[in-house]
Amino acid sequence: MDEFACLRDWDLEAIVRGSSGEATAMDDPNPDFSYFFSDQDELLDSFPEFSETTRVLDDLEDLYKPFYPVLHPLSPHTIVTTSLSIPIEPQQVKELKASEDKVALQGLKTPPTPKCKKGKKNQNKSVVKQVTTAEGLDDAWAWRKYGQKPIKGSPYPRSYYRCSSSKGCLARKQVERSHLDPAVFLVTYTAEHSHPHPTRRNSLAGTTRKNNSLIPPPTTRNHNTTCSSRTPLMVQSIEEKLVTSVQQSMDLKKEEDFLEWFDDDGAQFGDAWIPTSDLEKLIGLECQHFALDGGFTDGYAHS
DNA sequence: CGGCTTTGACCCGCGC
DNA sequence: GCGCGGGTCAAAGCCG
Repeated sequence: MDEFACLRDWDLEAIVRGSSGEATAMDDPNPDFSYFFSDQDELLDSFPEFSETTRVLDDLEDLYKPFYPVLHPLSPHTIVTTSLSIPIEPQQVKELKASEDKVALQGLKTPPTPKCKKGKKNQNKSVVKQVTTAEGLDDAWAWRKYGQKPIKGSPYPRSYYRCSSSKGCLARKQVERSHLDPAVFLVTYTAEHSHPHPTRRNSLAGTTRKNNSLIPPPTTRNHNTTCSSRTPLMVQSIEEKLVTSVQQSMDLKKEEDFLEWFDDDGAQFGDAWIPTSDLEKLIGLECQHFALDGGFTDGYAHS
């Protein structure tokens, strides 16, 4: 397989799991990430007009068109799509409307359903999020994969995740790559978390694996690991070097080094160009540690 | 050793 | 009733 194909077939999991475990620009205490919502209610509050919509998934494309994609002001390389909430099953619409208040009330106190094995009926309310970047897939929750299925009509499988932050949490997440635009990922959240949103540092504890990604490879039953590594070794090496340099500069409190690295698009490091979105992720992590150690306090690392 | 991913099997809802 | 498609389970194996 050629390298381009390999890159396109990035292991989606590596992106999201990796990013969910790493600090990103979203660590900014005043994040400006329109696609980032700590919970479903925020989403619904933000787009109340869609919480009542009776459209179905087939209309998803039309629904999204007026909203996507939106360039994120922070990074010219970060394409952000507006989050929407829609009911998933048309036949569930009436059900949903009738039960909406009940669902909202249940929220945190919904007891774990008795072993109701196949839970199609368990899907109360779903929130569909369309993202195009690892940051967009990063929601800071710790997710554990429990299944993956090929989806008819799509070359890409759908991965199923449940929240692993807390035992008994009913939150579910589905991640699939859009067959219309492989650069776009559809993330569907089902049910609500029964516990507080974890801090970034807490979420780090839950993600110990290196190759844990939320992005499934294209559906080929026997296509196992030929191209599962999401990041070429060369780039990983550069990232490591960059982080090392950042750490060294932090040790020396050389703010000018940071300023030199950034421009609006990214930074040249060695032979490689690191886009701003990646810099934010890499350096954001280090700056978080640095801030905790009493380093720079002007917060420019998130600039 | 605990937590994770992988993956075949199973179950359920739905359309015909 | 039957077949299909999607969602979940759970055993096996991997990894830190």
